[in-house]
Amino acid sequence: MSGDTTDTAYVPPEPPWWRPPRPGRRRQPLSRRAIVDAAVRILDAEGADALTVRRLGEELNTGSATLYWHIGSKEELGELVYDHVMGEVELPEPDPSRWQEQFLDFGRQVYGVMLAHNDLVRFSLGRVPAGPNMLRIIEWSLDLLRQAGVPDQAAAYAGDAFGRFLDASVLEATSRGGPPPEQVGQHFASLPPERFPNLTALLPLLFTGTDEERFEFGLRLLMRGLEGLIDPAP
Amino acid sequence: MSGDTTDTAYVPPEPPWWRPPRPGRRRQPLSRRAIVDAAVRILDAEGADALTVRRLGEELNTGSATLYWHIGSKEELGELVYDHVMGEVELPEPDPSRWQEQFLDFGRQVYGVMLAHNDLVRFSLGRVPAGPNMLRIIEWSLDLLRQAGVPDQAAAYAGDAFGRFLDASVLEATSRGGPPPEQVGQHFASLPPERFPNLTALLPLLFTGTDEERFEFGLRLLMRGLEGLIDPAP
DNA sequence: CATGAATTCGATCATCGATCGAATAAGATC
DNA sequence: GATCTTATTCGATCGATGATCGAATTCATG
Repeated sequence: MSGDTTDTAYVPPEPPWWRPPRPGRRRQPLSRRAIVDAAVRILDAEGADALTVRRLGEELNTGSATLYWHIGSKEELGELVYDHVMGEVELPEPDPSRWQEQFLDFGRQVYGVMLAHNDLVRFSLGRVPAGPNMLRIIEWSLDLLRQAGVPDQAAAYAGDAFGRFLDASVLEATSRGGPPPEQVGQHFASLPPERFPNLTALLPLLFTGTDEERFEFGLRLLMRGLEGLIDPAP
Repeated sequence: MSGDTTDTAYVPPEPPWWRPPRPGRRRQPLSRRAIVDAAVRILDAEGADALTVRRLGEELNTGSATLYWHIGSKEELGELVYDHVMGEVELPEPDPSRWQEQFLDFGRQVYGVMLAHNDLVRFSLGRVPAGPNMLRIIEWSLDLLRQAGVPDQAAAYAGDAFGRFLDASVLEATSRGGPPPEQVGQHFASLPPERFPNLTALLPLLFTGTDEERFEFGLRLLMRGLEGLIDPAP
């Protein structure tokens, strides 16, 4: 236990009364912004499981206690990271004449942004989106739908419904746990056709589609339902 | 309760070389079924956060090592619990003439069952539903939709889409974290109307609805979209 | 009764989020 | 410039979690 030299070279000890060289504050003081940036870097490169407070401290050359001076909790960090990334979403000027196309593209864009940041979705599920960037997005969505003639109550609920489907879709596409896909397919293929006639008959259709195709299907399903709610006299 | 030493009474020590009374195997041997039952009890009474391996061992008068002999991991336990509870879902004989009503009721029933078991949904999100009870449900869903005239590919994707929306809805309704609702409402109410005209105008509509109403809205949205895919010549 | 497989159990590991109190730097006041 | 106040950093540590190891104990079989 004495040779505590971890990896490489031996460092001769200095007298303990020597002051260590400038152990004080970092050149560039830590900020919430720097923490969030580092968190996004870790999230993108190594995933949400690797985004621990210790790993974050390592990235910023500090310890966990320092980080907790800037952020209230890890959950709060998650909200900060999520809203920060949502700033990447670009919103066009609402054009009621092609609102379906704009809303669909909007959904696809959010889907893409979330997918581009690994397990980011795990900081979104089951939380109230109240950060500045999410407020901007909600406002845009309400604006577009109301201009399109969607009744107020429906417009208020629609964003929620689309958001839920979107979150769950991204989660499904990014979940790396569970058994390997081939094993799942093999299990489904081994089911007795007499007890599961439809399931076995549609096996290829159940497994061949990409995550994007499934997302697109549900998105269009919701959009078709939304079109049926248009008030002809806005 | 005659000679029974309660928790408060003093218990005189026995010589340490005396063998403790029957420290061996429990009367009724542990089984996966018993573990799952106990897990459901804890989940219902105390929530998913309280469902730890240690708490489960306590419930069954054993330790974590014993449990890990019966289950592979906590994730596997989650799948077992989830599929076990899904056994509560009752499926009627598919009747194509009223398939919309049956499918809606089915969705509402699953929603209710999951809500009735606290944070059960946290063992569902992002996982492949492959347990026996979920297979039964998938088979039923495919059967009903195909009989109703929904094209095969759409039937295969629709269950997925509904399931994603359903999971996210239950999660939203059961998530207890985050800031208190009144604080959220206050924050939204404090937004500047000139920058968020739609958001502030629809404030009451955004916050007054119950979780069930929001779920019902999305469910009908999806159903309306699904009706548009019916193939008139099944 | 003896032997091998099945099962239980205490002790322990590594990791996580979070907190405490001391130490240090920056900013204000005289 | 010296001194005091405030803001920020940091090492050490806490309690809890999922998981594993090896020894001990029971069951099933001959």
